[in-house]
Formats: sequence, C-alpha cells, structure tokens
Amino acid sequence: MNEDKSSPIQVIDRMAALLDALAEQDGGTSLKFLAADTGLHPSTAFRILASLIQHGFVARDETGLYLLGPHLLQLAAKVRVGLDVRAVARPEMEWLRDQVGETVNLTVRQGDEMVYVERVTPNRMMRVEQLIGSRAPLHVTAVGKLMLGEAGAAATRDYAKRTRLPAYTANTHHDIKALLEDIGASTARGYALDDEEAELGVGCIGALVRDASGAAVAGLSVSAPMERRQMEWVTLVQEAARRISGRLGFAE
Amino acid sequence: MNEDKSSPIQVIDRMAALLDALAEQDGGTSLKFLAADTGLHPSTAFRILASLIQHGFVARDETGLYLLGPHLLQLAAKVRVGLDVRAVARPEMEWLRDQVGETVNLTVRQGDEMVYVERVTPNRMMRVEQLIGSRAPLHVTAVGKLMLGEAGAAATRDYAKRTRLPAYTANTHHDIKALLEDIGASTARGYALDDEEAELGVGCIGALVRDASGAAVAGLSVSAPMERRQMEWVTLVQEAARRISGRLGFAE
DNA sequence: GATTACGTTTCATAATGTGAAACATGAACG
DNA sequence: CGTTCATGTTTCACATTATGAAACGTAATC
Repeated sequence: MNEDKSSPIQVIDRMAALLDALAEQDGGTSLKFLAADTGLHPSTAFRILASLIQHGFVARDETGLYLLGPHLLQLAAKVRVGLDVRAVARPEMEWLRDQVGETVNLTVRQGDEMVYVERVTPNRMMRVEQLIGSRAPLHVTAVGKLMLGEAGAAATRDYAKRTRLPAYTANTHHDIKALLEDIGASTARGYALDDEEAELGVGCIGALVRDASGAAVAGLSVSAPMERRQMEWVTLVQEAARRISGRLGFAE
Repeated sequence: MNEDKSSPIQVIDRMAALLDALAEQDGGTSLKFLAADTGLHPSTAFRILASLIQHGFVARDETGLYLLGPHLLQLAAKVRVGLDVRAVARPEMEWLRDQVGETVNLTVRQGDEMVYVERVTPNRMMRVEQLIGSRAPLHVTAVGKLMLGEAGAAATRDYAKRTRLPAYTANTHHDIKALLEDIGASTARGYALDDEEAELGVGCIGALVRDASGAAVAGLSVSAPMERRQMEWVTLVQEAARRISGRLGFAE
C-alpha cells in the first residue's frame, strides 16, 4: 500500500483506503476489488470492513456488495457548522438587551465548559461583562446546568467525578445531589438560574437554544448584578431563546 | 470501553467511539475530554486522532481542540445516491431510441464490470437486448473502455493484470497495448465503439454521463446489429449524454 | 520562579491484527 | 447431477503493531 503517507496507526490507514475505494465507485463493490484496489489481503480487508459495517461506516447490499454506510451521513451532518449561530442570535440578543437593560451572553458547550461566543452589553457604566472566548465550567453557569440536564444524570455524575465540582463561590454546587436537584428543576421549568454560583454579586437567567434537530446548540443568558436581577425577565429570556431556535429551524 | 459491542478490530471500535464523541460536541473538544469520554489512555487517543487528522476525518482548530474533519463531508457526499440517474436518463434515452430506432442502454460501473441498469428498446422484432442487472467486463464494452480511460493507464494495466482480459469474441482486445490505444483514441474523441468485441454481430456506440462534480457516473450506449449501426449516430449519443449530464448538474 | 495541567513523545512489551491455509457457499460448466 | 471454480468467511500461529507507563515539552497560573 502507499507507505509514503502512512500515519501513526496502520489500521486507520487501511480503513481510510477502503473507504476511499468505496467512495470512488458508483454502486456496490466486491471484496475482491476492494482488496486489490487497496493492496490488502482479502481476509484483512474482510475484517476491517466487518468492523466498519458494525459501526455503520459501511453497508452491504442484498447481493453482498460493499457500500459506504449511513453513519457517514450522520457524522457529516455534525461537521456542518451550518449557519453561524452567533449571527442568527445577535438581533434577538439585542432585543433582549433592550428589554432588560443588562448584558446578554451566548455560549456554546465545549467539553466540560461553556464558552462565551457572543455578547451584547447595555449602555450603562456598571454592568456584568464576560470576555468573548472565556470559559466557565458547566456546573457554575445557568445554561451549563441546562446542558448537563440534556446529557442526563449518568453523564452528569461522570462530569462531577471528572471535575470534582470545584467551588467558585460559597454558592457553587459542590454536592452532586444538590446539583442534580437544581438541574432537574431547571430542566423541568425550561430555564436555569445562576445565584452567585460563578461569581459573587452576579446573577444570571439562562435558557437553551435548539437547532432543527432539537439539539441544544447554545445557551442564552442575561447576567446582572444580583440586586438588579428580576425574575420577570425569565419569560423574555425564554422568548428570545425560542425566537433564535425558530430561526435555526427548531419547531416545537 | 463498551466491550459488549466490540467488532473484529479494536482500533476501529476505538476510532468510532472517538468520532462519535466528537459528533456529540458543539465546537472543539479537548484530548482530555475525548480520552475520558471513550475510556482510552490519552496517548492512545492522541495517536488514533493523529491518524484520523492525517486522513481528514478529524481536524484541530487554532487552539488545538479536536473537531470532525472535512473528509467526512466528502465521503458523505458519495453515500448520497442523490437523484436516481435512471429516472433522469430515461427521457433522453427514449429520445435517442426514437432518433436511431435501436436499443439504448444505461450502465454503471461496479468494480471491473459495467452493469446494465436501464434499457429502452425500439418497436422492431430484431433488436439487441441486454437484461437489466446483467454485466459485462469493462474492456469489452464501449463505455467500459471510456471508464478505464477515466481511471488512467496505470489503473487500466492493473485491471488487465487482474482480469487477464478474457476474450469474448475474436475482436475483443486481448493485448494491453491495443486496449490502451483504443482507450486513448476513444477518450480523445469523446465516444467509444464496440466493434463486435462483446458479442459477434453486435456493435455499440457509447458516451459517458457526468454529474455535477464532473465525475463519470454512468455510460450511455446504442446497441445494434453491426449491419445496421451508423456512425451518424455518434453525435446523437453524445447529445443525449450531454443532456443527461446537464440534468445531473454537470456544466461544461 | 515554581507549580500545575495538558499535550506529545519514547520505548519495552503485551496484545492485536495479520495472512496463509482451510473451509463454506453458490454459480458455471460439461 | 457432479465437478470445478471463484469469492467470501473462518481459523490459528505468530509477527508486528498498538498500547500505556513514564518522561518530556509547553504554556498558563499562582
């Protein structure tokens, strides 16, 4: 096989060659052809293909010929960044900012953290402000708790074990039971609160943004000094999140 | 890791788990998270990801976070059968049949053979007729020779070595040099002939059908008893192939 | 400057993937 | 209908690869 472009794992090279060989064909392809095209022994090609079939990367038609499989479509759908969530969100964020007079943030989940990707701020001197690109652990942010709710209790326990739920303030959930309870209640009511859990003096109200598939793709939140935060804003945050989701194709 | 659904090749299982973990995230994902999520040792995950990066299945953003890569989109595009070439081709095949009064075939390449996937026949008692689903080796068909031309001389030599160019009639190319010469000439002029190479008494004129990417996705040919075949039909076959290609998005 | 965390590389070795050979199955042929 | 052939599938001894512990590199944090 083409050794001059081998990578650290030979099996991955072989797999890639097989998938590329399949991609070059219209319709099904025989084992014999794939082995010949990739220079692999037929029994080797057979086993690699069997594994790929099991994971959906390859399929066999009714005559036993090999084809590229459906899981590639599923993964490719995830590759698509699609339309920029920020651009879609920004008008609604500005509307929400004008309604409440406080900072509005858009975040996306990256691993164990929410990352601030967009922000609109009010024209007032004392305001909460996060730097674009900065991050916060899931469990200390309103929308991060909602993301954990999306992932489920088991994944949340894994998260807690992995991160050990570091405390940012005295109000941060350090106990998995309390965290799960907060998450459950927040998920049920469709919004979450950050009661000085990330930073003393700062409170947030957050809701999830969903795409056409229903997946939670971003978090929308209002951040304000605690003494200025108003629960009346909840419906406004939810309305803005609903509008953004609608623009992304989400249909309730 | 999840041993109860392991497949014949452990590395493929591990790779699939990593790709699925990436698919579950919005935005980039850290090595640490991926290793934890899949239960792999970080150095193992690192090497598998390095191989996937080299093949385009994974990419890294400017901060080093891992993302699903562009090659998945490329492969997914191939998964898509897209619109049925047969349905698109049929009206033009009927037009061509009406022009020339002989059988018109549509074939697709499957490995070392052309497979007959659509056929329209004239209303005459003596006519050439291939069964849908039947196959013929590339080198004995007009459009098969054009497909070999698309693949190049090296691939054609590999094909010749693999199949040993079995003779179907005395007119079949049994010599690689003669075959390459015929292929070169055919490719240059944009159509190919089958001069009783597949079956005595039968002659064909064929041209390639291309899709939006320019790839040859099918072959279109007129088959007739040799004494009825007319070289005037060449431009009609090319015109029909051009029209079908246009419907598939091909722009010359 | 010291410490920490994450990513990357090294290297001995255990475990996996390999491929030759055997077997299974179906199609083709006489 | 029996034989032959081709392709696909399975087995198994073992060579080679992939692994993971440990070390190293780098950048961020305190």
